[in-house]
Order: sequence, then structure tokens, then C-alpha cells
Amino acid sequence: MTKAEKTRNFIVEKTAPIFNMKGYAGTSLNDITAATGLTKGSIYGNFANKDEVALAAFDYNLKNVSSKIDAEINKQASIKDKLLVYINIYQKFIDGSLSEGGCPVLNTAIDADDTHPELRGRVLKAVLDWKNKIAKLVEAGIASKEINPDQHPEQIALTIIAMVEGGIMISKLTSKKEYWNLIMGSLKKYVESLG
Amino acid sequence: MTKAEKTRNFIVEKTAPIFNMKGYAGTSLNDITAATGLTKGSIYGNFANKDEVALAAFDYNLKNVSSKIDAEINKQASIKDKLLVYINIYQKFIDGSLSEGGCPVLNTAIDADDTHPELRGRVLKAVLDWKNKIAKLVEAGIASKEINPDQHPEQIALTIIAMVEGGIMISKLTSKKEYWNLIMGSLKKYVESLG
DNA sequence: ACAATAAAATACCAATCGGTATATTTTTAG
DNA sequence: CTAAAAATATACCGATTGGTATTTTATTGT
Repeated sequence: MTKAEKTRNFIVEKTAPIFNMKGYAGTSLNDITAATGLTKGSIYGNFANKDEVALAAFDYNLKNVSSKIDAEINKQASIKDKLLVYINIYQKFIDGSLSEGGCPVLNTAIDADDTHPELRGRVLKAVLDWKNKIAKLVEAGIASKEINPDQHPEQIALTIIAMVEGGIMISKLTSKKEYWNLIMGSLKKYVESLG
Repeated sequence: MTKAEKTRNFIVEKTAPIFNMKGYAGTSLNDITAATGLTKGSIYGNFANKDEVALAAFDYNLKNVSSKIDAEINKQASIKDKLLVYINIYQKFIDGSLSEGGCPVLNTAIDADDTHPELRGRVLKAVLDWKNKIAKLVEAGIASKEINPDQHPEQIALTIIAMVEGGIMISKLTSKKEYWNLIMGSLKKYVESLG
């Protein structure tokens, strides 16, 4: 890894939580230099513009979250338990130990969908990939008879994502873990009803 | 209504969709003067600062949405049908005829929760009021034997809000009405399972 | 119709915005 | 160890940011 690559990674690591919390328009170049301790010249020596930093920050936040969720999914044996890993992600998701500022998919979707087409494109892909991954899990569950064959994999995937993201919005806004627990209680019942 | 009140309302009406789409940091005073055709002097003659415009714009967007939803709820006879009005709100919600830029509760919650305490306070109240209203509907449904008495009104309220807001995020981002239909299909099944 | 008043426009402010040309320092390869 | 190259810092740019003091215009009550 060259010096430039190290610095690039360093900039992304330090600014990713800021973009996640403040959004694209709300994050200034002054925020970026303050968080990194670097100067504007150094930032622009490694990135063409603010957009490139924001895109790299989103990629970083997304990979950070999805890799940790994937690890949890791989720990689970049954399909239903795999579909329910999000329940136990709360603590990490809300307290900031996993992507400070909440879910980057939700944050960036709301931040960018009417304002930043390139960023929007990345979140769009992230949501579709996420949906497809859950749908494939459901299909595997149907194949193994764990889930009823009359279930609709895409519908289940979208419903789980909606409950998780809606739940994050509510519990982060209210700072009430109990609200998360109640919503995830409904999700658990839903997943258990699948087969 | 005095001239000043008219102008205040005019400014709020014209800028509310902009704040809803671009967020607080993303909406500049230039956006405000461009949308209203007024000058900065006139804006600051009616509002103390940008914050006051943003707060008034959120109040306007919220009232606009909630009054229309309340009207739909009042049209329905059964509690379950009242709980399901959100399903038919999609068209208005997504195409912008009801609050351009999507749900102001969701947008402002994500925009403000880490950046703007005063705005955050207003959304927080909006979500709690919304939750309480749905919970009261559920309680009425339990009293009238339409809903099982072992159901948890607050849990049901939070679950519905999460599915609706998560569903709005997904279907607005993807521009797929079918995704909304699938998620609302799950919501319908959920509500019908309550009693 | 006419003052008094209120509202809107003009012209300005310092600070910050994203970005760049150039100089300086640091790293790297021979 | 040294020279070339790469990376960072300095110093600057015009444009835009949110905001204000002052002047002009419009509205109001009499």
C-alpha cells in the first residue's frame, strides 16, 4: 500500500461518520480537514472533489455495515435465524459502534434521492443487492422446506428491509431501545410465520 | 389576515417542498428567494432567520400530510380499514401531490436527528403523536372486539409506522410502485391478523 | 386623501463555500 | 546518499453563504 493509498483510506475513515451524520450538503471541506488534520491541498491531492470523498465515504460505510451483518448471518444455521440477525444489530447500529450516525443506506437514500444522482445510484444498488440477498435466503429456505413454498421471496425481503429501516428511524429519533424491541418483536413473529 | 401573515404563509408554502427535498443544510436563502420571487430583505422582514423558515416549513408539511391522512381515516368505518389507509396514500405520497419530496417525517428525522436539535424536537413529537393516535385506534378496536385483547397497541402502532416509512424510503428510492404494493401487502396481512 | 406605519427592495457585510496554482516537504527508487 | 517523484502545505481565487442597515414602496386607519 503506497502512501497515497494510506492517506486516501485515512481520509475516508475519518470523514465517513461525518457524511453519515451530516449528509452531503451538510458536510463541508472544513469538516473534512478538521477531522483528518490535513489541509485542503492534501485532500484535493487525493480526491478530485467533494463528491469523490462522499462517494468513497458511502462505499466505506456500506461495506462496514454489510460485512458485519454478513458475518452474523454466516454464524446462524437456520434460514430463519439468518433472517433475524438484524434484531441483534440494534446495539451496534444505534450506539454508533457500527457506522456512527445510523444506517448509511437509510441516511444516504433520504439525503441523496432528490439531490445527488450519483450518490442515489449507489444507494439504489445497495438496496437492490440487499433485497436480492434476502430473497435468495428465502428461496434456499423454501428449497430446504424450512419456509412454505407459497411465500413470495421478494415480498419477504422488502418487508424485512422496510421494518428494519423504519425501525432504525424511529428508535434513533426517539432514543428508545424499547421501540426497537417492539418492532423487532413483530419482525420475529413475521419471520416465524413463514413456515 | 394581514399582509404580513399572507406573505408568511406564501413563503412557507413555496419553500416547504424545497426543505422537504433538499433538507435544512441543502436549502439556501437563494433557494428561498428564487422560489418566492421575494428579496432577502422581505424574507428577513417576516422571519428572524433560516431556522424559523425551516421550522415553519416542517409544520406546514406535517399538517398537510396528517390532515389528509386524518380525512381518509375518518372515511373508514372499521378500525382495520382505518389502520390501512396508508396503503392508498402511496400515489399521493410518491408522486408529490401530497408533500413533494416524500414523507416530511422521514425526511426531517434523518436530516435533523444528528444536526438540528430544534427541528429534531418537532419530528420527535410528530412521531410520538402519530404512534399514540394509532395506539388509540387499536385500543378502540379492542374495546369493540374487532381486535384481539392480547394485542399490544403501542407495538402495533410502531410496527405500522416502521413499515410505512421503510416502505416509502424503498419505493421512492427505487421508483417502483410494485415494491410499495408488496410491502403494503404484508402490512395488510399483519393488520388482518390482529383480530 | 393623507399621514403614520408596515413591508419590501437595495445595497451591503464578514465568513465560509468548494476549488486551485504554487511552493515546500516527504517519500521512494537507484 | 541522492535526485526524481510524489505528497502535502501554503496562499490564494471567485462565488456563495446567512444576515443586516438603510432606503424605497405599499398598506393601513382615520
